[in-house]
Amino acid sequence: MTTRVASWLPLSAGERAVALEVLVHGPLSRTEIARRLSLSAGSLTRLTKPLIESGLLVEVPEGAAFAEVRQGRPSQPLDIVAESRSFVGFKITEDMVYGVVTTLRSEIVTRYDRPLTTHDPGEVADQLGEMTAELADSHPGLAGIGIGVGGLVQDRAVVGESPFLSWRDVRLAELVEERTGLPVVVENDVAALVEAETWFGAGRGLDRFVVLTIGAGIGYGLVLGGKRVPCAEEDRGFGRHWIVDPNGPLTPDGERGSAVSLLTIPSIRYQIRAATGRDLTYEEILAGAAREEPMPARVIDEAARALGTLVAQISNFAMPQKILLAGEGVGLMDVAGERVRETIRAHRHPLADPVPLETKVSDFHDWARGAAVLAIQVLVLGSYDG
Amino acid sequence: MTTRVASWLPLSAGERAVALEVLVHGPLSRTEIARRLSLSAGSLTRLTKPLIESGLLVEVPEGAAFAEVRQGRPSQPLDIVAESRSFVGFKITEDMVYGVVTTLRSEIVTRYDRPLTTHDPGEVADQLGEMTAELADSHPGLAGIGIGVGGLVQDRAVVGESPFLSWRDVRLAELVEERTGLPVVVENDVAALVEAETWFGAGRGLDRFVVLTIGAGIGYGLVLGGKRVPCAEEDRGFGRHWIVDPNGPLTPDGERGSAVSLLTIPSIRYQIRAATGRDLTYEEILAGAAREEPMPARVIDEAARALGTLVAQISNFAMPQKILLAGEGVGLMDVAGERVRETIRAHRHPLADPVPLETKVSDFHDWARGAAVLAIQVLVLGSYDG
DNA sequence: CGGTAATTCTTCCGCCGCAAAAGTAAATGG
DNA sequence: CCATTTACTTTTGCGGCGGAAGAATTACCG
Repeated sequence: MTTRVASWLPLSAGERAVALEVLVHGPLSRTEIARRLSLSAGSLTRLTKPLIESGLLVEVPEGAAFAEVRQGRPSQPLDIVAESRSFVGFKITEDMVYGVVTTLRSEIVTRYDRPLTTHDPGEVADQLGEMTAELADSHPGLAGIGIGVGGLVQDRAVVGESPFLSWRDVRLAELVEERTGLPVVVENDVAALVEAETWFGAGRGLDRFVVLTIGAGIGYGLVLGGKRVPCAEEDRGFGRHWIVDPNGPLTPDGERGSAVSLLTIPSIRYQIRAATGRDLTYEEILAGAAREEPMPARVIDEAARALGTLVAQISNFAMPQKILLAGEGVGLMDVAGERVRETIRAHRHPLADPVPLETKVSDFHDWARGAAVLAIQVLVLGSYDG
Repeated sequence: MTTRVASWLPLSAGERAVALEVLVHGPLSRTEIARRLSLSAGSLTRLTKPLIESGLLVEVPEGAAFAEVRQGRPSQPLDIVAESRSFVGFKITEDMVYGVVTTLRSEIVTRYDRPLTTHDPGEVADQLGEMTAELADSHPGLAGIGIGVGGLVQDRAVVGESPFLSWRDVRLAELVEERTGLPVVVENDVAALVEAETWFGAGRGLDRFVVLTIGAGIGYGLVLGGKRVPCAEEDRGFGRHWIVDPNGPLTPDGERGSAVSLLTIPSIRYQIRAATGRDLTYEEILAGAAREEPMPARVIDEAARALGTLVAQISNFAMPQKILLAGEGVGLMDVAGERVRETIRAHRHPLADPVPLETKVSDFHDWARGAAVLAIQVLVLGSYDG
């Protein structure tokens, strides 16, 4: 089982830069890479040769999109052999383990979920080991495992504190490495999603980028210079103290009028339940708001205003080039997107350039995919923070 | 007069890095510089030799602070000859020009102010030229001029729009260069102050840093990776749309309850005047609040809450390592600092690490000094954004 | 259909700049 | 007086880069 795969570490710095550029930005010709990395054409021949020989890159037949009508020798796009390596990503929730296998490009190849019946660290690691073994049968080239957990994670290896698993200082990476023989990275789930979007998603190539997730809780990730800014309160409850409206609703979770009170799915359901006595799902509430039923419409409208205010504040103070709204709670945007945008405008300078806002409803496999990206990063960079 | 001074441009990249490190971080031994720049000891000998020969660096007699009792050959600190070049900084207000001469380290050597009796661009440039000529008499080694103006500045040369001077598209840098023969940089005054603090002040060596100024208006500067993030609404009125309290006071300037309404000196004076009919100075209002007179106390308390809220939001979303409060309106912190800090705590996660908050009352010469730093940057980096 | 221009990629050479190693210098301590 | 420690200098060798020249492949044009 100990098929420890060679990482990209033997590559020189220049080679890694080339490989990374191609990995993240798709098929590129040598000239294009030279331009992006500010290298000479000659250097590119030198750098790509060993990469092609080692099988990491291939010359792809000039795709139709590339074949613009222009004279001169046609360019020869290079691409990563995305299938040459596979990665496993797990997202652990209270009662389920969601697993995916991805390519080097983080495209999901396979999904595989299993209920979690125990919270004992050893038994959870056993289950992850079993799931990995089964996935390894059909995907021989497994190169690493990434695990996303809600809660505080230290050194990409130790779960410092996870309320819903009741864990403290569990050396999860070690436990799973012992059982699989593969390199394992553990990270907070929001951090993993942010990294994935930075490398392969909405934040690709951006210098300043923000991810805001809405779901059971609020998540926030700030990426500067292509790197995620770590922060102390990370997933011990973001947004509980982001007071958006001091007169806002009082909910079991979060301070009065906080982002958590106004926006998270449990809080919105709580507000409806408290007001009407009926226990509706989030989707039902959104549908009700769309039909302009009074209570759902009011709660959703308030949530939309809160979201708009938050986005505006983030834009004003962090000045990102793009904001990604993700999570299970962004269905809000479909129903009340106009109200959100209107609130943003009210809180922004009229001359300020509008911040591109992207919405992406994520399911649990997206979170698992985020975890897989961490494993990709470790392989590619040699270590997580490069 | 055309004593155009050689810039650092002939220096190699490595030499510039060394010079910059010494310039910004004070006397450093070769070993220390090697450590900071991740270079070998050998490289440092090579790089420093021409810098010392050209007179830019000197070996300083080992200061007392350096002479820790430790064995081995004593280190030989290197320092910039700060006096080898002088720089002029101007801050233009509606009715005054504030001027300073600084060293390479941006220490103010001389102050020289003159009333501004005209807003005609040519005559203003004449006056700046005259002031420069007079300063040049006593400071022979002038290497550049920086000018700070409230309003929109383009390409560090053209005042695109300045309401209080009634200027549009004035090529100020060109006008002053013609009259002085010195390289001239024009920038928005807040941007200049931010750069100065980033290089030589509170933000020295930090990766993420925020400057918030309170005065006649609100200013905001975000520094990431040592570089200021430019933004579109820059000084066409920051903070007018940062709604802190939707039920806040209505003032002539800024949206209801905006940072401008709650915090700027004119708005605070307006609130007191509107409520009591008395036209008090900002200092008198602060003194009144300190003596717990009802109206000043209420207005200042509200301002302190607003400031605390803003600082907390900035900390939450931009995650700076330090926030500098500057401008003429930060006297607020002396009177109501505790209320500000209390509000920050209320809007921050209890586990979040507290953001170092620094307060610096700036007078107009500090703004002029900021402008001089721009001239230093141009000389040192060859261009402004290096 | 052949010549020319344009464009990409390759080959080769020279050089810059770095690290490593070895040598020198200046202090402390026994 | 000599070993030890630390700082700096000199020398050497090499990796990696840019630049020039050339090969390959296409479009354009008469």
